[in-house]
Amino acid sequence: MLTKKTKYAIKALILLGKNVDKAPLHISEIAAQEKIPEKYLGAILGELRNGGLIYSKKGAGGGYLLSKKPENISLVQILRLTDGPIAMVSCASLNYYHKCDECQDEVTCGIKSTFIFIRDACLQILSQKSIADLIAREDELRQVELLASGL
Amino acid sequence: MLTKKTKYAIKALILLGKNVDKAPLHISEIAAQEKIPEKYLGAILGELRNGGLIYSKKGAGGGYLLSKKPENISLVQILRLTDGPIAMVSCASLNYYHKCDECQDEVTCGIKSTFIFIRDACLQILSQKSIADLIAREDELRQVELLASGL
DNA sequence: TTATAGTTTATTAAATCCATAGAATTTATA
DNA sequence: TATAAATTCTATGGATTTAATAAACTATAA
Repeated sequence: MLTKKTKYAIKALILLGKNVDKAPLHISEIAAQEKIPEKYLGAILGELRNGGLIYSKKGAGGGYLLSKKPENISLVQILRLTDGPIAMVSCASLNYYHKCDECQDEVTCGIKSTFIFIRDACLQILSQKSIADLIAREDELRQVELLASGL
Repeated sequence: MLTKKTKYAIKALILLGKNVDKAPLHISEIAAQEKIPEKYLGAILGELRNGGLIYSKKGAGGGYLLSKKPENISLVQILRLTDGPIAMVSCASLNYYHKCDECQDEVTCGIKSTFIFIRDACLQILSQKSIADLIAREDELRQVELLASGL
């Protein structure tokens, strides 16, 4: 399961994605709109900034902006920053690898090998979906709802 | 990431899968072989038994046996028992569904919709892989190692 | 009927997650 | 250049979950 932190991160990024080419969004606007505790959101946005996904501008009129196009921010990138590894076991992780304590022989471990396969499949799915896709999907669903109510 | 509990469960099931058609495996044998704390393993095997994956026999000469064929025990079944939901957000879960606290409109939520898609993809992968596959993979890797060392 | 082996319940220890507070720093602009 | 607006950093505390242990209890094969 995703942590709340990651959910908050995704929601904030979606809001920022809808705000492209406008003035920076202030942290309090994001917090209010998405009902995220403001201070906590500050910490999360800090991590996203360190990870290069967003850009922050200090001072009066400052706030946050995406530092890439919404279509170039994939779920993998977000999850890796705020949620950690994609793999289900550490020995199968690309970015957070470490050997399992109890492991007797990594080379012949069927579990490791199988979970590397699973990891690759997950990576494929998660790298396909971007912030732009999430925004587009929301728009689609709203259209559907409108059409349905208009019958 | 999988919990240790789930890793232990998978390892125990693999051992039991190699033991089909033999006398029941005693808990202490499983614990020793896989380096799992015996008491903790007892609790885990209890859950697997309640979930219908294994069968336990009391009394002298008792122990644990698989209650299905290794090829009919998939990773999904195991994960659901010891790790909980497969979905990454609760609102996208089939077996552990509950609405997100902060959700304002589930019907038009792009996150929910996208994570249902991701859940289905994960389910597909996890239901393909069985205990029998894990055992077979281990055998394969051992063969490869043997061949390599024989050069 | 007794030793064997699993089951249940409670408790503790450690780790992780969620959130807040307050001081420090940076920057626009008056 | 002073100052108010805004982000950033550090540290801390509570809540929840995970991991593990202990002890008492129950069922059963020999």
